[in-house]
Amino acid sequence: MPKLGMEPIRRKALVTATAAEIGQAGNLDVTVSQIAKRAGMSSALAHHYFGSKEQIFIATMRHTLVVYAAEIRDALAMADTPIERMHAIIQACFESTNFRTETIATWLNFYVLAQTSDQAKRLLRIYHKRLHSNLVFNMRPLVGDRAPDAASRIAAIIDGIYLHEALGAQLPNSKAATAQVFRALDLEIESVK
Amino acid sequence: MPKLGMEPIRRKALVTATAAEIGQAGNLDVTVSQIAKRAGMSSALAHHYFGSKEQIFIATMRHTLVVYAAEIRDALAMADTPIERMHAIIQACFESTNFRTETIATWLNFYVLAQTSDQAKRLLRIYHKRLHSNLVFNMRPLVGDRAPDAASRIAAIIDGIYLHEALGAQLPNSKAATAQVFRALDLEIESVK
Amino acid sequence: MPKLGMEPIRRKALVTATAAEIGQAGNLDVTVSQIAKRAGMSSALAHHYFGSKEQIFIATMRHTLVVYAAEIRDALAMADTPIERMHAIIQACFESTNFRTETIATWLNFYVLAQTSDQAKRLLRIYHKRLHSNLVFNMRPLVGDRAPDAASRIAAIIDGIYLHEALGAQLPNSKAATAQVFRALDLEIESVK
Amino acid sequence: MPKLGMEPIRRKALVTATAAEIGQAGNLDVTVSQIAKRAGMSSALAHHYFGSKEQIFIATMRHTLVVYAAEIRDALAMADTPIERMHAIIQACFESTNFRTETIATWLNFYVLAQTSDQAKRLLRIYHKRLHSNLVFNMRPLVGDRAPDAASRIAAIIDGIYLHEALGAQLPNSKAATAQVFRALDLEIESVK
DNA sequence: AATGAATGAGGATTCATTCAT
DNA sequence: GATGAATGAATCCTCATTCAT
Repeated sequence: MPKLGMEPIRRKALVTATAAEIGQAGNLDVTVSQIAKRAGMSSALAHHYFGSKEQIFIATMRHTLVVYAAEIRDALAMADTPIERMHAIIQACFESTNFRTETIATWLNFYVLAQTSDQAKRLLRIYHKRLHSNLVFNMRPLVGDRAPDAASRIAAIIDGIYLHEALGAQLPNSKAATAQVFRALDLEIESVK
Repeated sequence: MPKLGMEPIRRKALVTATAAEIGQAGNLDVTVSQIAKRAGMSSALAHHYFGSKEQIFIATMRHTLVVYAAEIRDALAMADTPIERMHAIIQACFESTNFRTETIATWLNFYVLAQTSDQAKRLLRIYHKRLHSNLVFNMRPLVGDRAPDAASRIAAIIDGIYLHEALGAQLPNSKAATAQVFRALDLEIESVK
Repeated sequence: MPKLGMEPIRRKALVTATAAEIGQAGNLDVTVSQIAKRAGMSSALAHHYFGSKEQIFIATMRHTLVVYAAEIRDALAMADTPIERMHAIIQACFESTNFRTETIATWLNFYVLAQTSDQAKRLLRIYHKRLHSNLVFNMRPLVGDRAPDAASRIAAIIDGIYLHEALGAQLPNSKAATAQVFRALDLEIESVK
Repeated sequence: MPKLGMEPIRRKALVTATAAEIGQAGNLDVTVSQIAKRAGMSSALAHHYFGSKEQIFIATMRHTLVVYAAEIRDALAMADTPIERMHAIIQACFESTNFRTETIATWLNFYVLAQTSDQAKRLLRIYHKRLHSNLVFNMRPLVGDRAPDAASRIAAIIDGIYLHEALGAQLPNSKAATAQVFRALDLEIESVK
């Protein structure tokens, strides 16, 4: 029962399925067949739409990053002051949607993918740069010229906590994670007073 | 001409070769043959000594972690005060030996391995716990009861910087990395004054 | 905007595209999609018109053979004596249209197709028979009863030169090829004097 | 039951099996699995020894050509005069070993392979050159300076007859084929008297 | 008339692993 | 101790072909 205009639907289904499979497997050793099956289609169709497994991965990454960026944007829209905006960004990072074992595994594997795929590397760098810009912009009113360095430290803490959760000693704890970064932010601000 | 007592030599050669291959490849998709070849033996022999590919990986991880721990121990031995010891740990983390693109890639992939291998996960957790203990122990004189939380933040920054280097925007910069963590440490200490 | 009476146009486009693709590829490993694309339509339509890939090939062969036959017929029409007609046939075989690397590759692959397809084999045999008849008919006045054997030799030389050109040591040289067969023909004629 | 020194045995088995499969199929659409099965091993082993399907084909070609060259050499060794040597070469070409439907199909497909594989093309050209040299060398005493051209014609007839047999109108007839080329040779010789 | 959608089947290639020597 | 031999299983990808629209 083929229908017209299926392409975007199929692509989205594949991208979602890929994220889920990677999250579940914990690595990139997921087969196109597994992905296609979860997305409800044949692996041939998956290849038809993406050309190769790597492109499926890249598209999945791009989608994840776009969703991520949107969440941060939304969070920022509801904040008025620099400090509120900083809090908004940090909270968005540990939003329950993202901060789940599966999502963390997916992110981790994007970094692995970036080791071999230039496209993946570029995507991840863009994301990093954008986050950093955001942090710098909002920290400048708070810490002045120290903003760039301070922003890097905040970004590093966020990533470090993510990485730590990848080990899953206990279930990801959004509240605790957020609190830690808030505290680091406080330290940065206090120090310039 | 097989010799007696080759086992430890072979094992070490394989472990070293594995780290090198993973570092070079950027992921765990390295074949036993590649590893064995680099280690100067047949893949059959590699299996003979380790039983399976996963065990080769695990042994490589263990070795890397042991070396790492030794470096920190050595660094600590030459430091006398808490602050010096903190600095020593941090510097050890970004020692030029470890802080190279290839080593970083290897570490990254240990995290991936930990997603599927319980042994790997256990090893990585032990390392984390030990680092954390070390940090807490040495920070207590500096920040009192805030030591546990502060130690987590410092550990997170260290990992976050590592992860960031995995993207390799520019060559890993030990000095800059060290400076960033030192600064974070300063902030923690200042805040209790 | 589908139109009426498109069938012959589409079929011809496909047949032409097929010959071109085979010529370019040098073998029969051309996909229906490639052919259809070159012919400016979807592969589904190609199947609609021909039913199967093999039939597309067969039709291409038939077309090539028909064109070939027409060229010989035209050449013969302008010749008056047996010897002129022989020359006309031979020249037609090495006409620049046919005697190009791509065309030669196409012919070569027709022989391959004939190994598995009875229809292809039949077509090729008909072509052979017709050429042989033509040669015999025109050689009889020249060599008498030796015409059948002599015709076979001439036909063999023609095919052999074609085959040799398939190796493409140098660009096909119509003039040289023609001269060689003319010479063989001379020998046949001389020998009965 | 693996044994040592199997490589040459396996390689030869594969080469033989490949020729047989191509001969039987009539084209190059034979799978590595088919070949390996006929050669009594797994397809993985075939890849282990040859690296790729193309290399299996190339090796098969090389082997066929070597055998061919040996047959001609042997035939020449027993001939004393130029005319005897020419006859020996021609007869060797249509020796019952070579002049079978399957072998002819194999040859035909070597030409197809040469359209895409430079290695194959090189092999075939060497064979052609060598045959031509042989013919020229032995024809010079018979036809003088006309030897090069005459040799080309003889070579073309041989190839042409081969190609004609590929159509298999009737079973390959060594005697008739030989007779035809002998006759062509006679004509060349007569013409210089 | 025409095509996008869809897939089953197949094929080259890779690889961890085992085993006889 | 050491390795060449060997393979089963898996995976990516391709493609002819069909079908609903």
